[in-house]
Amino acid sequence: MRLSSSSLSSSDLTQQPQEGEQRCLNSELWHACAGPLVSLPVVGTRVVYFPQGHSEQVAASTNKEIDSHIPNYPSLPPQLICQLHDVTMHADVETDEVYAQMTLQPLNPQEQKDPYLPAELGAASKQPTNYFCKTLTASDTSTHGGFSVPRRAAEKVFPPLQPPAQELVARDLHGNEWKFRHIFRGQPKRHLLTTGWSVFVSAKRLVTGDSVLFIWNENNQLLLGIRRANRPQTVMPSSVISSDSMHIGLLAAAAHAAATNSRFTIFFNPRACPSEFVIPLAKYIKAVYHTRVSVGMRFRMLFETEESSVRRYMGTITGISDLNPVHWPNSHWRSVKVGWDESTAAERQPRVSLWEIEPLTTFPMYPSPFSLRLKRPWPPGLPPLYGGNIGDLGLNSALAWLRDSGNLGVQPLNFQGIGVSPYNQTRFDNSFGLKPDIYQATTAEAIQDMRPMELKQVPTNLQFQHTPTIINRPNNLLSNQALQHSQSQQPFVQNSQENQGHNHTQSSFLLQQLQQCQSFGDQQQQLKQIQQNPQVQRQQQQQQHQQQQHKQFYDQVISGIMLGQTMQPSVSQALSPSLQKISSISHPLSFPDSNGTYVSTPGTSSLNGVLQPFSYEETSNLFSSPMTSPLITSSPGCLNKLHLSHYCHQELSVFSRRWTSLVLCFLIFHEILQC
Amino acid sequence: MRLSSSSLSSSDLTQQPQEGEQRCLNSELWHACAGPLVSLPVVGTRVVYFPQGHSEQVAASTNKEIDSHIPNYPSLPPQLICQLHDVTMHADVETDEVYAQMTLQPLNPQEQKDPYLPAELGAASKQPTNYFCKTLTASDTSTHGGFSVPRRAAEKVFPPLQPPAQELVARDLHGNEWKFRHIFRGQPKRHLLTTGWSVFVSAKRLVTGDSVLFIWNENNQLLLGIRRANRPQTVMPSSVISSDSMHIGLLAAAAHAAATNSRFTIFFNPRACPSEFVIPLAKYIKAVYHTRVSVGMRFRMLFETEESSVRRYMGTITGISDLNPVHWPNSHWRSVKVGWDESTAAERQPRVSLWEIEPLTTFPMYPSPFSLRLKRPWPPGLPPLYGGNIGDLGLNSALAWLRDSGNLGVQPLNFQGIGVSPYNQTRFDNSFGLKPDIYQATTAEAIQDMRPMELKQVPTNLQFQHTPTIINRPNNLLSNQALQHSQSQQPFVQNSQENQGHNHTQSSFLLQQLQQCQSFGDQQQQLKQIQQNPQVQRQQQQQQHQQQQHKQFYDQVISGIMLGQTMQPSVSQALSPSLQKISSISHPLSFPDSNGTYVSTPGTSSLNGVLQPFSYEETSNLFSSPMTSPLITSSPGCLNKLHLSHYCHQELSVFSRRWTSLVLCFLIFHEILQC
DNA sequence: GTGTCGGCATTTAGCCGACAA
DNA sequence: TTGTCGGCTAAATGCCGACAC
Repeated sequence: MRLSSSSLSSSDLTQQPQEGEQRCLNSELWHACAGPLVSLPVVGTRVVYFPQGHSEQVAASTNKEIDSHIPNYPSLPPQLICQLHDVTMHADVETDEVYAQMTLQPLNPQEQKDPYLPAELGAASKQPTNYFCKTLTASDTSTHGGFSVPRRAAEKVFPPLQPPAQELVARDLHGNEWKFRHIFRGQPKRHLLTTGWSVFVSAKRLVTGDSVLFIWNENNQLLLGIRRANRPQTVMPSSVISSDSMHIGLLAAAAHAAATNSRFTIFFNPRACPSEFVIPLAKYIKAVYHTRVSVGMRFRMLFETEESSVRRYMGTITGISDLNPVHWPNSHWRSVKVGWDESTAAERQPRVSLWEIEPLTTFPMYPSPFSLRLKRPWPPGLPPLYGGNIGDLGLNSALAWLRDSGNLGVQPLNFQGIGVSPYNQTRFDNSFGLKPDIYQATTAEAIQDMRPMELKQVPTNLQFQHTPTIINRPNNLLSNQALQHSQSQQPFVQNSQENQGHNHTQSSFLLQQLQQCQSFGDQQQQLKQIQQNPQVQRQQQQQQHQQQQHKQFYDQVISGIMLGQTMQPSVSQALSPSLQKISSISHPLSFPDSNGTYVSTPGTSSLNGVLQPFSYEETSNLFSSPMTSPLITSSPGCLNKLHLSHYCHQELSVFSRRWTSLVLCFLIFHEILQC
Repeated sequence: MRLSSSSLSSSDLTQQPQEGEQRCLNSELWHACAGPLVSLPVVGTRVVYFPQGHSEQVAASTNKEIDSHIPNYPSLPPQLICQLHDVTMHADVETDEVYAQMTLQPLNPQEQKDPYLPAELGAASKQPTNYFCKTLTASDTSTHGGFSVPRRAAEKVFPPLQPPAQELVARDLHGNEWKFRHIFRGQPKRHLLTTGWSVFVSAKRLVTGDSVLFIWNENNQLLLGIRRANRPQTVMPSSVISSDSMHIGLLAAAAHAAATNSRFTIFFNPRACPSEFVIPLAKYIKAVYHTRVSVGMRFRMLFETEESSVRRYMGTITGISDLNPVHWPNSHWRSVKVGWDESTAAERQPRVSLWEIEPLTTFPMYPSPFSLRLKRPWPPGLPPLYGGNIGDLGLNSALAWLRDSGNLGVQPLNFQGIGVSPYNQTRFDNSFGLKPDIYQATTAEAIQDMRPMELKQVPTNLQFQHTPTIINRPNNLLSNQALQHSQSQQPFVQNSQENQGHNHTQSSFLLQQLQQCQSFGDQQQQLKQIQQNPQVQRQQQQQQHQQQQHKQFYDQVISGIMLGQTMQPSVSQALSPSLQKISSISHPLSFPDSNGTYVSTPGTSSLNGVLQPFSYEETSNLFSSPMTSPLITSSPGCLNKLHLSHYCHQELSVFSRRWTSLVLCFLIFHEILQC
C-alpha cells in the first residue's frame, strides 16, 4: 500500500513514488481523516467490486443521478470478484480530501474458489490510537484568537509542555510542516495554539464546523489532518466529461476488464461515497452466504457521528429485493430494504447491503406454527421471554422489538466501545420497567380474538433470492442456558409430527426451523436423520415451492404494514375476510406526540380500501377489552429521568407504529396456523 | 444557448435554468474569458464531434495520457456528424474556469446530407468589442497598492470619471457584484482601482501573470472576468473515477449514442483543451473536401498570445497521415504533420487538423518541370514574381516564403480584424524593400551550378491519402491579371509535349499540374481532350505508380530538409552524387543572433553523413560568388522601426533556415528536370 | 504611460486575562 | 473545562506621490 499526495511531484508522474518512512506514517493520518468506519482492503487479497456502488460515488460527487439511457453491459455482472493488486492513498492537493486508488483484476471462476489467505480473514482497524479530533468553534476559526485545545486532548497527544511555551511542528498529509506556538495560559489555565494557527486556518480554508485532528504516532511525530464538515455539496463540476460519460466510463471500464481479465483502476473517495463498493471477499461471503436475514429482522448499523465518533442506529428489515431489477438483477448491492427506528432517518439510506448491517438475531422473525405456544403459560423460574420453546422464534423476535425500544431508552445513546460483541447486548434486559406478564396477557387476548383465514390467492412468480445456509457464528441470541432448556423440554420432532398430521405445509415449516437451528450442535444429528429419510425429502421437495410462495407473500404483507405502505387491492383480497375487514379500516397514520395528543403524519393520510398501520387507539379498538400500553404508561418517568425527551418522543412514535404492526402480524400468524 | 454558473442554484439542479437578460450579458463575458479564438457552434446546426479530441481534453485535464488498453469501439467512427441540440455556457464556481456543455445527437446518413441551413454557414465572432484585458503585474497583485489601469483601456471601457473618484460596479460570470473605487491621481496622473481591488484579488486568488478583463456592454453594464495564466498544470485529481475510465467513458458514451442515434452530453473546456473537438459541419466540409493540401505546402495558423490577442504562426506541411492508425484509421483529426518556422515551436503541436490551418496557397509547393522557366528572364511590365508561367507553381510557392517573411516584418504583429479573408492578404507586397532582381540573379546562379542527378532508389510502399479535389474558392493567390497573362503567353500543352519527348514521367507531371489547374475555366476543356485520348490514358495508368513513388520520395526529402531533420543514409544514397556531396557537409544548425553572430541551436548539433539545413554563411559558400542576403542587410532598420527586435530575431533565424531549404529544394528540382 | 517604491494613516491580526456557560 | 469577549500591541493593509524606465 503506497501513499502519495496528488501533486506535481515526481512521485505521481513517474508512477513509482518513493517508498519510505512516510508511507506508514501517513497511512495513520489518512485513516484518521477518512473516518473511523473506513477500512481499505488489504493488497493481495480478493475483493468484490460493485459497479453500482461506484456509480453511486460518481452520482454523489457530481450531484447528478444517472438520467440518460445507460447502455447495457451484458458481460458485466453486478459484482466482480477481483484480485486487489494495489492500493494507494492520496489526498487532494487543493482540499486535502482523502481518496484511495485501487488496481483491481477480475478473477476467473477457478481463482475465485481458491482458499482464503490468512490476510483475507483479518481486517485490522487502521485508526490511530493516540489522536484527538476537534470540531472548530467560531473562536477557533476567527482571526481574533488562536485554537483552544481541549485539555485531555492536549495532555494525551501533545508532548508535555515546558513552560512558558513550546513550538509544535506537525506534518499534514502532503508532508508539509506546520508550526504552532503551544502555550498554557489564561485564568483558568488552558492549552492554546497561538502563533501559526491562523496561517493554517487560512491556508486550508477551514471554517467553523470543520474538524482538525492531531496524531502522536509511535515515532514521536506529530501529524495533522483535517476533516471538512459535510458541506451542502462539493460540486465536482468536472468540466471535462459529463457525469453520464463518467457513469458509462466506469461501467465500460469494468466490463472491459471483466471480459479480458485485465486490470483496471478505480478511485474510492470515502468522504463522498455513500457506501464502500470494494468489499473484502471474506466479508462478502460471510454476509451473503453465512448470515441469514429475512423480513422483519432487527439489525443495527454503524454510522459516524458529527464528532467523528461512531454510533449505531437501529432498524428493521422490511424487504429483500433488487435495487435495480432491470439493469442489475440478482445484485446484493443494497438488496435489503430497511426502516430506521428514528424519524431522523431521512438522511439514511432506505436500502443497505448485507455486509453493512449487524443482525440482532441470526433468526428471522418469521411466522412459525410454534407461535401457538404463546397460549401456554410461561415456564416458571426462567427468564420469561426466553423460557419458551426454541421454536417460538417468530414471537421472540417480534418481542425483541419492544425490548430494543426499551433498551434505547435506558442505555446511553452514543454507542460506547466498538469492539464489544453486539450479540452480548441482545440478551434480555428486564431493567426497563415492563412486566413481562403484561405482554403475556395482551398478546394472549389478541390471539384469542382471531378467526381462521382462508388464503385465496398467492403470487406465484416469487423466489427467494438468498439461499439460507449454515450459521457458523458461535454467539447467538439464545444463551446456552435457554438453549439447553428448550432442548430438554420441547423436542422438535414431536412437535413436527403433530403438525404434520394437520398440514403438509406445517411440516415443511418445521424443517425450515430445524435448518435454522442446525448450528446448535445436538440438533444437527437429528436434522440429518430427517433429511436422509426419503419420505421427508420428497415432501420437502414437493412443498418447497408452495412454502416459498407463502413466505414471500407474507414477507411482503408484513413489510408493507411496517413501512406504512399502501396495500394493493389484489393483495388485500388474498387475505382472510377478517383481515380484509381490518385492512379496510381507513384512517390517517397518527402518532402520539409528547403531550399525548395524536398527530397525523403528513403524506400518510388515509386511502380508502388500503391497509395501513393502525394508530395506537385504533389498535386498541380492535380488541374486545381496552388495551393498555405498558410502554407509554411507564415511559414518562423514564423520559424525564434520562433527559431525552425529544429522542424518546421519536421512539414513542416508532413504538406506536411498531406496536400496530406487531398486532397485525400476530393476526396473520394466527391465521396461518388455522389454515 | 443558455448560460449558468456551476453552482448549487436551482438552475443547475432543475436542468431548466432561468432564461433572462443575463444570458446574453454573460455570453459576451464567457467568450471574452474563453479567448479570442474560441467559438461555439450554433445551436440547431450540424457539427462534427471528434472523440480523439475529446480524449485529448481529458488527457490534458487529468495530466494523464491513455496508458491502459482501451477497448475498441467498432461502432464509433473517428468523427460523428451530430445535431447540436443545446449549448450552455458555464463557469466553475471555485476557479471561474469557463466551459461549455453541449448536447449532441448523431445523425443518420440521410440527415447528414441535408442542405445547409443559413445558420450553419455564418460563424459570427462573439468577442465583445468594448473591453480590455490586462495581465496583472506584481504591483497589481500585491497588498501594497491597487490596480493600475492602462490609460487607453480606462478611457475606452470605464465610464468617464467624475473627479475626484467614482465607484465602479462590475459583475463577474456568476453575477456577483464587485465594487471598486476608481480614481485618477498620481504624478503623472493615472487610472487606479483602489478600495475593493484587493478583496477581489484574494477572493479570486489571482496571482501575478493572471489576467483580468473588463467589458463595457451595450446595456452600459460593466462586466468583469478573469483568465488565469497557464499554470504548470491544473491537476484535475478527479478522485472519483480514474482517467482511464474517463477516456473509456467518453468513447463508450459516444459509441452508444452513435449506435442508438441518441443524445449525449459533452463538456468543452476551452482553456484546458488543446484543440476544439466539436467543429461546425460547414467548416469541416470546407476544410476537408474543398481545400487542397499536400506536403510542402505553407500555411498559417492563429494562436493566442500571452496578452490574449491573436497572432499567426507559420509552418510547412510535412506529412499527411493518421495520428493513430491503429485505433482511428482514416481520421482527419490532426492528420496534418507540420513543421513550425520559429524555434519556439516546441510548445506547438506537431500535428494539426485541416480546419485549423490557413493554407497560404491552394496549390502545393511541389517539384514541377516548369521550374526550368526560371532560367528565362522575367516578362517585363508585370509584377515580376507573378509574371511567369502559371505552371511555375513550385517556384511561386517557394518564393512566397520569402515574401511572407517580409510581410511579417512589415505588418503589425498582432492580427487585426479576424473577419478579413486571409486570402486577400497573401498578395504580393513589395513594400518591404527587397528588389526582385536580387532574387532573380541569385536563383539563376544557383541553378546554373547544378548537375544532373541519377535517381537510384525510391521507396515503393507510399500512397497519397488525400485525393485532390476541385478548388472552388474564387479568391486565389494569383490575381486575375497574372492568370490571364500566363494563359495567353504560355500554353500548357506545348510545354507538356516538349517534355514528353524526353521522359514519360515528365508528361505525367504535366498531367498532374493540369489537374491542379483544372478549375481555371478555359483549361478544363483542354484537359478533357487529353484525358479522353486512349494513348494518354494508358500512359497515365502505367506511370502513375512510378510518379507517386517519386513524388512521395521528394516530399519526404524536402520536408526533412525544411524541418532540419536528419536524413537516413539509405535516403541520402538515393540522391545524385552532387546532392550527396552537399548533404554530407556536416555542421551545427546555426542562426544569426541579433548582433549578427552565429549561435548554435542546442539539440541540433551536427551528425556525420546526414543532411541538415545550412547556415546562412554555408549556403553562400555553396555558390561561386559571395551571396548577399537582402533581408538581413535591410532588416536592422526595420527592426528598430518596429521595436520588435526579439520577435524579428526569431524571424531572421527562420529566414536563414528557410533560405537554406529553398536553395536545396532548387537543387533537387533541377536534378529532377535533368533526369 | 506605467511599474515599483518610500512615507504614512488606518485597519486588522493576534496575544492576554476576564468572565460565564 | 472552554467559548467568547474587551483591552491592548504589533503587523499588515492600503492610499498617496515620487521616480524611473
